Amino acid sequence: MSAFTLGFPKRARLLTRQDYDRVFAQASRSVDDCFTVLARPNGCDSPRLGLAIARKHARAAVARNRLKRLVRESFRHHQQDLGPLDLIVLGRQGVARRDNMEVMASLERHWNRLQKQCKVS
RNA sequence: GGAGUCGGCCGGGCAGUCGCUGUGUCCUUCGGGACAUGGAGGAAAGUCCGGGCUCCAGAGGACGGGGUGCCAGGUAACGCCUGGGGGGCGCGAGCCUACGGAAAGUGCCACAGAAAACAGACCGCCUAAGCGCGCAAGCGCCGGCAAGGGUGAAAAGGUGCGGUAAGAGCGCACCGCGUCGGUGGCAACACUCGACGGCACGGUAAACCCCACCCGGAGCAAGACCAAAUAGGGGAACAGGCGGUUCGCCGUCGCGUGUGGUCCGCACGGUUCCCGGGUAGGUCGCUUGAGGCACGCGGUGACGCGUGUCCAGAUGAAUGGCUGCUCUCGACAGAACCCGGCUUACAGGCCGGCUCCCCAC
Repeated sequence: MSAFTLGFPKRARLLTRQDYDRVFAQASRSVDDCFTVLARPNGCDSPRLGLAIARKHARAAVARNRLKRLVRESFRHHQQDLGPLDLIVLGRQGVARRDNMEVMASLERHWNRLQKQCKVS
């Protein structure tokens, strides 16, 4: 499978506790009203995504599912533009109230910002 | 047509496109890919009951603790459901019901009221009998009564007639009540049934309690298996020399570093392999089940039986995004071991049974 498809297989996700801890330990950071996104170069040839939408920020299971789906969907469409980064998307207070358009727009800003930050560093 | 009541059902649709995930077949450069096909709910929720399953404990039983509580049935089981009975509400269809025992014992019953438990006489009613005074009417004493008033959630049945000094189940009739019997019913219970009793045991058991029946504990992070790296545990080998030998082996000495003048002694130490415990990680448990739907048969029904047919299984956690069209513009809400219930949330809509009212024929 080439690096330029829009798939979202297992190797494009953070799978273990260790994967997450590594990013939390040292990461670039991008914050807005919807999300906090952490990023750290991963040494692979493609980006990987992890999710952390807390129950505290989206009370209903349905709402959490929706947010996670949107994040995955956005990541899937932008992964070819992102560098080899490990990303973790954390929800923030009030995300659950945003509609799909707002959430997608927010994510796009995050991707752009982190891509630039990590290229410079 | 309007109002109401009970039961059942649906919970946007279609198309395109980009994805995720289970299964099957094929291909593979072993990374994966192609095609086909399956992929959230009526509550998946709350975790309030009941079971299956798993591990632990356990001879049997008793105590303790908890639960249930009219009767019969259904069920794997239930605190659920069905049918029936009693009581209450509604014109009705229907709805509600924590509905065992108060003569086993204990406790409590505020306020009000004269009196609150085997009671009592405040107001009231009476003056027949007895006694005193008086010519007498009458007054007083001794007494009688519980009908009426008033209090209360509750005051020792109700109505009527008789009766009486006034009264009273004091007597009688009817109603009610209790006990025994009869009849019907599996039973709860019912009865225009019979006999007896003038009528007795006030309430409270979601107060203690008594009676009957039920209940071991923890939960899929249960539990079973495979199993790195690192640390630690156990074991073996890593070295030869000399001597003996029945040629299988046996005996003895023997490594380095530190301490020390030296010896003995003591402490520490290398490499390789094996073993078991165990962590990360992985596999199983994991979805075909007390299962859904349709039809037939039995049953008033819950339900049972038979035949056919259908079938989510993730694990940093799938079941979605975007676009177009369309309609009545879409509620509550997301499986995590699996079932049966209960409870709670829910935009809007559909179907059927029954009741009451109005109109028409």
